[in-house]
Parts: sequence; C-alpha cells; structure tokens
Amino acid sequence: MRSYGQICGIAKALEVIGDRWTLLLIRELLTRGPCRYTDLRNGLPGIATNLLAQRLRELERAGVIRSEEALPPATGILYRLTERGQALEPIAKAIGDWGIPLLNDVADDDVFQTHWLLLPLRSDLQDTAPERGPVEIQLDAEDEPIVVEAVDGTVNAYIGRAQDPALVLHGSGRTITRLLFGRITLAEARRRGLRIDGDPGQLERFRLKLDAVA
Amino acid sequence: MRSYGQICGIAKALEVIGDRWTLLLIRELLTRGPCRYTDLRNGLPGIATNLLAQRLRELERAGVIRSEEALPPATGILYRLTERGQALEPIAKAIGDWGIPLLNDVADDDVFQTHWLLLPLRSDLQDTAPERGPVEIQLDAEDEPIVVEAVDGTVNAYIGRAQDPALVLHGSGRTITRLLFGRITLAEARRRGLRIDGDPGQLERFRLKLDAVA
DNA sequence: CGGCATCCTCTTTGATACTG
DNA sequence: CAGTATCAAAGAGGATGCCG
Repeated sequence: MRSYGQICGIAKALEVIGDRWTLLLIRELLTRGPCRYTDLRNGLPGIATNLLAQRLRELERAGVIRSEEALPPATGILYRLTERGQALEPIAKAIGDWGIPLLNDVADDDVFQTHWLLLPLRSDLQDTAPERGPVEIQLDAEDEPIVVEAVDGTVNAYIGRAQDPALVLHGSGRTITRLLFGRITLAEARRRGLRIDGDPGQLERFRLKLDAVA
Repeated sequence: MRSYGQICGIAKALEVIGDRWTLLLIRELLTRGPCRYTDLRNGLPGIATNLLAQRLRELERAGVIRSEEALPPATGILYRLTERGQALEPIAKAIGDWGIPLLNDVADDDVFQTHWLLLPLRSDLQDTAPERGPVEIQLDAEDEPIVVEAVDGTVNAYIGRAQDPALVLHGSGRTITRLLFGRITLAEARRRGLRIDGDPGQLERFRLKLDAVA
C-alpha cells in the first residue's frame, strides 16, 4: 500500500494491514492456524490468486507471517502468523464486534463458512450458569461442524463433533449466525428452518458479552 | 467498497471502514470532535478532495457520521460521529497500539500533527505515582501545543497550554512521539534536539500500559 | 494437484483545476 | 468554505498458463 506519510501509529499500522483482503487473510490464520495457499484461497472466496500471492509476500516482508515447508510426510508450504501477527487478534476482535449489527443485512448470494464463527464465539459469549456443569452444543451448518463448549465458566469453540451434545442446532449458516449474535429470536430462527435437537433451554446459558449491540 | 460477500462480522465491518483513508478520517473525528470539511482535509494531508467528499457520503449513508449546519453565529457544515461512529474507538485504539512499534521507521518527508498523539496518550499511558499529586506536562512540537495531565491516577491529554507545567518538552514531533512511546531513550531524544525545561524525573511517572511493545 | 506468474479489463485513487 | 469535474496512474478482478 502506498504510504500515508504520517507519523501516527494508526496510519503506520494501516500501511501494513489496511489493504483489501489483508485482514480477512489474517482472520483465516487466526482461526485456522497454519494454512497452505489453497486453504487460504478457499477461505477467501473471490480473491484473485495473484492478489493472494502478493498479500502473502507483503505480509511476510512486514514480519506478520512466515512461510515454511510443511514437515514430512506432509508436503508443500505452510503460512503461519508470527508473534507480531498473533498480536493482531485484538484488532480482529474489535472489528468483528463492531460488525455484528451488520450481520442483519446479508445478500442472497453471500457465502458462509462455519469457521468464521470461531473467533467471535470464543471471545463474545459467556456462560451465565457455570454451576450447572459443563455443556456442549453442536452447530451443524453448511460445511464443517462446530462444537461450542462451556467448562468452568469459560466458553470455547472449535471445529469438530461433540460426543454427547446437550443440544444440536441444524440450519443454514446465515440463520445460525444471526441467532447466536442476537440478531433474530429463536422463534424467528425456527421459522427460517432451524432444527433443534435436545434442550433449547441450554441455549439461554450463553449470553453475549457485548452490551449495546444495536 | 465492493462487497466481500461473506457472512462474517469482520468482512461486513470492513465493507464500511476498510476503504483507504476511512479509518484516518474516523481518527480525526474521534480526536477533534465535530469537524468541517476543511478541518478534515487538513488532518488528512494527501487525500484527494473528491475522495474525501465520497468517503463522507459513504459514511453518512452507513450511519457512522452525521452532517449538520453549524449553530449560528458559526456557519458552514459540521461532520460528527454518530453513536455508532463513536463505537469505532476500540478499533482505532487496537490498531494504533499495534502500530506503535512501526513508529521507528519514519520517512524523512513524513508529516506530523500533534493531535494525532491525543488518542494514544489518553489510552496508553498510566501514572505510576498518583500519590505525588496532580501533574501537568507541556508538549511543544510542530503545530498545536499539547497538555498531558495526570490527576488521581488517570491520564488525560488535550490541545492547549498548561498554566503551570512541571515539565516542558520542546522538539520535533517525530522525536517527541518516539520518546513517549518508548521507541528511543531520553538521552537519544536529547541528541535529536529535544529540549527539556523543568524536572525530567516527572517523565518517569508515566509508563506505557502495553507490555510487549517490541 | 499445489503454488504461483501473466495478461487483460475494469474500478479506485491521485492530482489538479475549477465553481457556487 | 465545501465541494464537483476531469484525466492519468495504480490497484483489483478474472481467465488462463506454467512448472515441479
């Protein structure tokens, strides 16, 4: 990116992470961990392949990511965040939080990938009833399944299947996303095809940490 | 900005604030309060005037800013952040914090404006010796003078002159910025022309809240 | 197949000039 | 003061080709 020419931390930071696609690329590495070129391209639908290559070069030069050969027996190149790159997580979180109200206006051809939910699920949900013991919720949307678990008051989320979920939500990513972030009610979600197996009351244990999400 | 087409809070947010210049425009409104068109252009050296007009239109449509006639006797149009716009401050802070280490590499023709210091001074400094009573420090760099004050353990900063500063720093914005954010030592700053009137020991009362600023 | 580079078109930005 | 108009330059999008 062309320099802003300002002696200002925000301006200097934006010269590194302010380009189109760059923060979404960072999001992929934050949620997925080390990725290959193809993983990144799949997580960034619509990016031109030459542009992805260029962004990777720039970020490596800036010390935000590092590329390395995958350990045998795996093959190919892995891209991973450096420590400096990991330090971008508060930025991703702040931006994602601010974006939650915008999840109302999704276009019909907007795409969804379950792992995009992981960062906000981890940081924005709290368990309001830890005394009721650990709980697992299974989310089944378009692609990979997600487990949301609350243990001792801390919420975690990861890709995978729960052995014994208290609750399974099954529906479109669009509907599940909006339900989880309080954009629609449970009744509305059902009307939009959400299927629920298990105890819906478990859902009320989880609450958004953010106060005024308008 | 062209849509990313992703059902993801980060992506949706970046469609509003991810354009070039946009977050710097927000920075101006956050630090300055309501601004006229010309104030904004002055605080964004290098922006094309048509681009500024376009950004203002987009941000108003997105509900981030609002434009209004200045109250008489003043005249002209004022731009101010809406509540939704004010909610961008955590993003500006996170990005600015991440950018602090980048203040090392300033180009010779980079420009400086004192008010760019205000946001980080307010949020990143702490007073380590509140029991020593209130203190004011005066910063005199290129353009407007700044007062940094610590009262009852909270640090504030604003444009203006202190009546009775315990300490006055006089030097280039580049040098003062880097000194305040721990990029250079006091000795180094002196070598770069920093002049100090008063008790330099008062400077050690202030410490960065950020731990690992590498 | 994974990991790009090239080529071409289209959009966005930059620089400057001009206006009510 | 608060913008619009115009045009050149840079960047993004999309298709395709190349190489281990």
